[in-house]
Amino acid sequence: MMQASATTEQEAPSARQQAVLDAVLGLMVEDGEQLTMDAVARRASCSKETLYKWFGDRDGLLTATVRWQASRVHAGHDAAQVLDGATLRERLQDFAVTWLEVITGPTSVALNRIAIAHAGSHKSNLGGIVLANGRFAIGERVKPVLEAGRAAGLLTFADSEAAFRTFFGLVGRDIQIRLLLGETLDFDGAEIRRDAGRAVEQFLALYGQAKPDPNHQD
Amino acid sequence: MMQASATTEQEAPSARQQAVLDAVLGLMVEDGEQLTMDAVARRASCSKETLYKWFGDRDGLLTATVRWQASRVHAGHDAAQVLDGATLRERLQDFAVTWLEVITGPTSVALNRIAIAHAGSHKSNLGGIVLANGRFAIGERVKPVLEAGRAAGLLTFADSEAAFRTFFGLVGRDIQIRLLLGETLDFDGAEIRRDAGRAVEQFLALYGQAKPDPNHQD
DNA sequence: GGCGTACCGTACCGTACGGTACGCTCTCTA
DNA sequence: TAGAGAGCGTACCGTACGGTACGGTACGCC
Repeated sequence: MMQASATTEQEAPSARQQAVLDAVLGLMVEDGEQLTMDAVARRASCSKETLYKWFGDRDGLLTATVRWQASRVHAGHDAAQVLDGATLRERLQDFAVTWLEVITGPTSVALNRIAIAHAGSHKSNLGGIVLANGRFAIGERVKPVLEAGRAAGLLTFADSEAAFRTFFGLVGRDIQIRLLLGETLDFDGAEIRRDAGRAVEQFLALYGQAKPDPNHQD
Repeated sequence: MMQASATTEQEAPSARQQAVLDAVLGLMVEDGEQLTMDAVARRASCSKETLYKWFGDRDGLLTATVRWQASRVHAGHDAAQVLDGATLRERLQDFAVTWLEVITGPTSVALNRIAIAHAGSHKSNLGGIVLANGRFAIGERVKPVLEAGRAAGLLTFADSEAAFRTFFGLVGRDIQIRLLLGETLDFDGAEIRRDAGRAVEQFLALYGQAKPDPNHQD
């Protein structure tokens, strides 16, 4: 039988399966509604039976889709150990820009909507997957940079998790929730860069050594 | 005929109607799923026919429920014109605590989930209502305080909207998205107060004048 | 060629749920 | 005390959708 290969196992989906998952993403983004098995089969030019053979059930298909999208996001990585102030600022700026680009993208909005709706009360938490590959993944990438900044005497904080969460808040502010709730704010690259720059400066003002900043308990 | 009274009109729902809407909220919170018209009727001990007569259709019922919940949140208001540093800090702390209590509450989580799912692609945007009564309502309440703080020489900023958004980000950070995606973080009052205090101090560090109150650590 | 496998397309089934119809009871008013 | 109306409970209808079955086609292998 050997079904549900892309769900139970972590094996990468085949090229054909990837095409199916891309069809799902396409439907999520542009349609938003009628994300139905029939619609997926039609869009991907495959039979529903194949869908069920490959992904088990609708939930499995959704889960595989979320994983598939997540697997693309992990790109660009880190190798700088020695940090000076300019490099630190630049690294943080990069993270902020990347993050803003992700959360303002239509795919992220659609996927988060699905996952949140799902989280209401269901099996197989898509929410956990989205969280693991979004918020937590970027946290794990930012925190080493923060710690390197601390090691270089550029930043001061006790808890890198807490510092990261502040960074996260300064970058994202109300943007994600507004988008999820249906507001149409459109950002061009320039605005994102400006926003990211503001967040980085604010973060450095709070945690940087340059300023006297005795008040953050956590 | 004269149906859909609680939907098309802004009239407050009758006591019986309020009970129905509370039943909807109850279902949303504890069940999360099977928010079906039958379930509502059963829970509220009313007939489906009455539901349709009062609220038009399922969407109308949801809209009325969101409005009903929103109508309760607006409480406590503002009258202090003359601000000193301690009062400003206290007001901001109050806002932060209130906001954190709201967004961590199960009702808010459930309601936002519904609204976000709805925002995917639908008529009658619940998202807009939630946004108007959540994020924007608190913005309209905080901004005058910020402006009073600026008038009193306690804060420096050009754009009160931008300042508020930073405050919003510092308070909420990643909490709302994590809750919406199904993570179970539980906050007690103490933790919320501590969190709110941290956010306020950070905000004042960013926007406060160089010499704030000497006695800030309460 | 014959056979198995993989897959497409489509018809089909069962059920959940939005929405409607109808009978019954209770209350209010004349 | 009779009639009207509001509203409860329940049976019912139509449809959308998750999931299954099955025939048909292409392709590899013996």
